[in-house]
Amino acid sequence: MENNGKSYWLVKSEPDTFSFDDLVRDKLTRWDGVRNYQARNNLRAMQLDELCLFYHSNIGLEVVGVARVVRTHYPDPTAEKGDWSCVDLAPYKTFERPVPLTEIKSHPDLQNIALVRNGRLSVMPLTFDEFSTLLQLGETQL
DNA sequence: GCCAACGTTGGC
DNA sequence: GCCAACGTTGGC
Repeated sequence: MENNGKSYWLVKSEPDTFSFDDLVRDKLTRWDGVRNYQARNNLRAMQLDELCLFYHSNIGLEVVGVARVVRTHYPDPTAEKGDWSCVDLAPYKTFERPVPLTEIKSHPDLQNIALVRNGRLSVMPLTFDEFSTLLQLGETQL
C-alpha cells in the first residue's frame, strides 16, 4: 500500500447502535446523524473510495475494520433543521486483530490523532502514516 | 454511574 | 462578543 494522495479517516460508532458487523451485514450504510461542525466538515472532505477506520466507542473501545466511502457528502435526511451532511460507507476489510484504545494511547506514533487528543470528535482525519500504523497493529493488509 | 472535556445556547 | 449554564459524548 502506498500513499497515493488520498485522505484517510476514522469514524466512531457505538456498536450496540451500529457495529462494524452490522455494516458487513448491510453492505452499505448512510453515515448520518452527525451534529458537530468539525465532524461534518470532515465528512464533506471525504472523497469517493477513500478509506475510514471503524472504531467502536463506549463498548469495545477498539478499531475493528476499514470502510470505504461509496458516496460523497449529501444533505443528511435525518436533519430536521440545520446544514448537515452525510456520506455512504461500505465495508472494506475486517481487522484480523482489533486494536484497543489503550494500545493506541500508548503508541508513540499515534499521539496526535483526535481519538487521543479530543475524545469527542466522531469523524476525524488520519495521516497516511497513522492509518498505516493502525493497519499494522490490526495485522491487516489491504 | 460518574465525571471530564468539549460544544452550544442564550442573556447581557 | 463574552461567558455562565447546560447538554452530550465517551472513557473509566
